[in-house]
Amino acid sequence: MSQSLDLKSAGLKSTLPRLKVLSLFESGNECHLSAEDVYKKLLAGGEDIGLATVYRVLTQFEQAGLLIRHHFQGDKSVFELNQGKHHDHIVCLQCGVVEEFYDATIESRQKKAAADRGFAMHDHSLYIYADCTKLKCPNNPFKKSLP
Amino acid sequence: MSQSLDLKSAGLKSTLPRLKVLSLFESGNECHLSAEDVYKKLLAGGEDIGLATVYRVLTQFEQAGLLIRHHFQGDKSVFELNQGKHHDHIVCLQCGVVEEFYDATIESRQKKAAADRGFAMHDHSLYIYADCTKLKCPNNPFKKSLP
DNA sequence: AACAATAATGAGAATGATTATCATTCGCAA
DNA sequence: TTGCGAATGATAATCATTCTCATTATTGTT
Ligand SMILES: [Mn+2]
Ligand SMILES: [Mn+2]
Ligand SMILES: [Zn+2]
Ligand SMILES: [Zn+2]
Repeated sequence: MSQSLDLKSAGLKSTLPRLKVLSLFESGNECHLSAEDVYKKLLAGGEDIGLATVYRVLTQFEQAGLLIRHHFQGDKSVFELNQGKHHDHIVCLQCGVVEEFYDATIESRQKKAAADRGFAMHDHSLYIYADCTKLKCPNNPFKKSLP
Repeated sequence: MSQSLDLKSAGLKSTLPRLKVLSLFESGNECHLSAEDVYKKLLAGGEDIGLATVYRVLTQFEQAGLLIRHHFQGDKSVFELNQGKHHDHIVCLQCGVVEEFYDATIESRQKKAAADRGFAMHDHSLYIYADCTKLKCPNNPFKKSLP
């Protein structure tokens, strides 16, 4: 019952819907999911849950620091498990595959850019939109759900 | 009639609504405007235009390369005149003031991050969310329209 | 284990941004 | 000027997300 503890230490009651959503993110290697993705995946897995609850839980998990919200190009938010290691994202415009990367130089220069101009950086978002040149397209499980 | 030519060379007919929107971006130093901002500013200036037309024209201008669309944190798109010089943005979370910056090292490391992983970068977005530490808040004209 | 206080859920309505419809109007070339 | 295809704008529709509120579940306490 480790997830139950995860929720409690986040100040959230351990409820069935919350456990289902958390399990989905923890079990899967499909890391970047929209609310609709989560809802459909749970239904497809035989779990019952309401869409409004999915939206609520995702927002609560984000506020609790369990999930990170992203705004990739397009209208809907996507979420990933917060594993404590900050990274940025490369998104293939053809197939939607997402690859993560971290560049210490970029990170430090961002902070400096803000500081030099009298801003205290709270957060930042860096998304690289690219073409994976077909290296990864064929076997990307998200291919179908692209705009 | 230089704007008329701007439109023609972009493959767009020179119409009154398009000229009004283009003028607003070219004349103003308030660079980052949402569709609603554009609509209200034109109405406030005595110009008549439909909201649907504003949305259409903004998208057309974006596709023609006249404007650049941004997705700052929040739901609505904001647009700025494309003046040919790429830059990234720092957005104050308190007052909404936007400051532009350019860091050649960040730019080149982004391209390298993509290339190293087999991606051809098409585009990227980098937004720094910060606190302007009250240096700029008081006189930011956008202060009122924050979430 | 059953209870009560309280928070969580979920079906559906409401919202806000954006897009689609379609009858009317306009720009432009002949 | 005339005509035709493109553009406009009032309105309806759409899409993601949030809100409402009656019902249900969780948890600490008998
Ligand atoms: Mn980063
Ligand atoms: Mn940049
Ligand atoms: Zn791809
Ligand atoms: Zn400020």
